[in-house]
Amino acid sequence: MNFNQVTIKDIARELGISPSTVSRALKDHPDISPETKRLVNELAEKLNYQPNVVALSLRSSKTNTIGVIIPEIVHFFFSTIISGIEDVAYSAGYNIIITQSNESLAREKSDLKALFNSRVDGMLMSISRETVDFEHIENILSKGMPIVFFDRIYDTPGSSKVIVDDKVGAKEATLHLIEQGCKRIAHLEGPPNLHISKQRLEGYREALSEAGLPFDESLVALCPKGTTEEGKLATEKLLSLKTKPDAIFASNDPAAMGAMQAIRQAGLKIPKDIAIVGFSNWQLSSLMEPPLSSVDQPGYEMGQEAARILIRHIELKSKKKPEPAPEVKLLKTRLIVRESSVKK
Amino acid sequence: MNFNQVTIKDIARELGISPSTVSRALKDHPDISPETKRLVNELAEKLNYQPNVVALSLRSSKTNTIGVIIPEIVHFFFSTIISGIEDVAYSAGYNIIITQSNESLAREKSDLKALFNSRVDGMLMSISRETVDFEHIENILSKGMPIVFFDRIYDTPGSSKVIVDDKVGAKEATLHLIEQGCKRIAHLEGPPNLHISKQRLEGYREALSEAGLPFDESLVALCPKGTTEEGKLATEKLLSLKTKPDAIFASNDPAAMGAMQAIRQAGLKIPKDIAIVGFSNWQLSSLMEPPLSSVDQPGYEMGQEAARILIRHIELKSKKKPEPAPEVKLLKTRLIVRESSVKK
DNA sequence: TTGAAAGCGCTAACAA
DNA sequence: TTGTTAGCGCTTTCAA
Repeated sequence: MNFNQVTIKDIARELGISPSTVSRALKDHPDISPETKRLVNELAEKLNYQPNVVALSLRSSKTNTIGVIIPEIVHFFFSTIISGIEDVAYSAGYNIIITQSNESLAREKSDLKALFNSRVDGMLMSISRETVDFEHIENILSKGMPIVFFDRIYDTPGSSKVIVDDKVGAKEATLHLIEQGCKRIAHLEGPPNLHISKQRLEGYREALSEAGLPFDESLVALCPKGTTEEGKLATEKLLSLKTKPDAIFASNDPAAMGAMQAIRQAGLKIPKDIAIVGFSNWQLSSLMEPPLSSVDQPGYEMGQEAARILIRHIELKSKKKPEPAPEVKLLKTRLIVRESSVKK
Repeated sequence: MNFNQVTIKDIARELGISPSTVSRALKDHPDISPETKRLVNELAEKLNYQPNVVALSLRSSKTNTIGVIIPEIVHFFFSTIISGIEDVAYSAGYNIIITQSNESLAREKSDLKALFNSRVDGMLMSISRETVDFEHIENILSKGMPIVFFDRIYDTPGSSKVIVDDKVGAKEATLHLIEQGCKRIAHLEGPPNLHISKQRLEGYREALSEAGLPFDESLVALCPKGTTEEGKLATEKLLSLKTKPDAIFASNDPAAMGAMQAIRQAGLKIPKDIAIVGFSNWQLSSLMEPPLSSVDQPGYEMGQEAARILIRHIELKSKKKPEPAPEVKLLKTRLIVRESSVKK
């Protein structure tokens, strides 16, 4: 769009000097006389000169733009990540272009291509649920595009990634319940095709084993879709066991919410009869009744960290430094203890 | 960043023709012979030629990019809006650059400037809470930048805007309660400095008056910050009135959540003793216990509509058509009826 | 200390 | 039907 912005030429013409001199004066080149610098800078100020970044990009082959591919924007965790990315990028002078794949592989492919064609300097990417082959990503990587993966990563040795340590988070949550005196801790397991579900189950097992408690198969209930309804049903089953559980560690907040409903309807009290801890959505868990103890995922940090790593790669690359080694960052979760798991 | 992409020159050299011929052949110019076109297109395909959009932007003074300024990304309503914007922009071949002001005027100003300098073709903007003077916006508008405001608008006659009809939404919610047989409907009023709070109160009054019910000052309780705690406290007061309300219309979901807590703690049943309707966050309200009836804000539609209007403006402008008349779009809310307000 | 010229990749008016 | 040239705005090498 043509907004009739002032150019270097305009300044040069007005001052009766050449564009190259203006260019040099503006960037404080040592060759230029102080007097000329003063004149140029004053006029630039007066005319409100702003360099044309498009021209700069063309010349330098650098757009100062980062492309982001995310499965879904409308999701607390992902929007938190975007916020983290935005903050770091902003401070470093980068724009971010956002695309959402809507969990579709086709859309992810076209986003990837569009961002590549927009000549972004690097990309941050979390893959869609449909993504099972990675040719489209390999293709872009092979052209030298720096990509940092986060959360839903493409697990290839050559690239950097930022993930959350779900196993340790789950372990801490379970240990917290054990510290409260719980002996029969049930686990509502999340969608089994997701890596994170396995990690959370694993953390739960490790905690039990570390505390010398038995692992009881009948206390693990699958919630394949992670919905409230499933959580409720699964909990109803658990409550009908001969020896009821005295605590529940839920793999996700909706399931935890369902569990709460079932517990309430059975006439039991939280946390007196059954303590409960959820996983992942700070916003929701604070609003539950009673407020839900929860393993908080560090979305903001994840966005920040991914952006930092990417920008580091970009800047090294543009300085033609040796290829930086891929970095893998494992972020800690934070256990937020609220009423639902504190036995008095 | 230099990804050694194939250029028109490369194709020209390989084929022993001139770059301009290649350029023309690629865009199916009538002057070029079918044979040349075939050769060019085949080679372009083979070499995977992709036009350099930065060069195109420089030449055409058009970046095919829309800038978005939003107060906060991590907010269900706003992220829904972004999603709507993204979908429309994507279909029309535009990228979106997102910035968040974090409710800070200083940040809003610098975002505005950065986007302008990035030569975006137009902007979509929702102003920050701190924004009370509009010089920075006027400044950009005066340069001819198309801006469409949404939700938190800058109410100037010359520009297009998309807003939600909060008054009608509130009225419908209140009428719904009246239809359920409620006679003493309380209102939890939101932050009084926000335009929307006034609109919602107004809709509530209109509904009462239309139904021939009296407006009772003592049934309106202010929740100045819109928190759960305030909602709880306000409701406790309402429940201590000599004649209790039989329904509550809450100006926002956290307040509604607080009201539910207070009602439950007083040993009353929802909706048997008191029915309740909230405003605005679909995601939260579906998870409440019982699921909360709610006036849903059309965030996705808002994003779509704003993007559509902006793109229309941009395309008219680039065709040097006469300045399009500003459009004002008033979006309808949707009343989602759930258990909390249905009296059997 | 400054200027002329070339070039980043592309398109379009003009020439042939 | 195709090629030459100029130019979008900027930087930088080379020359003065």
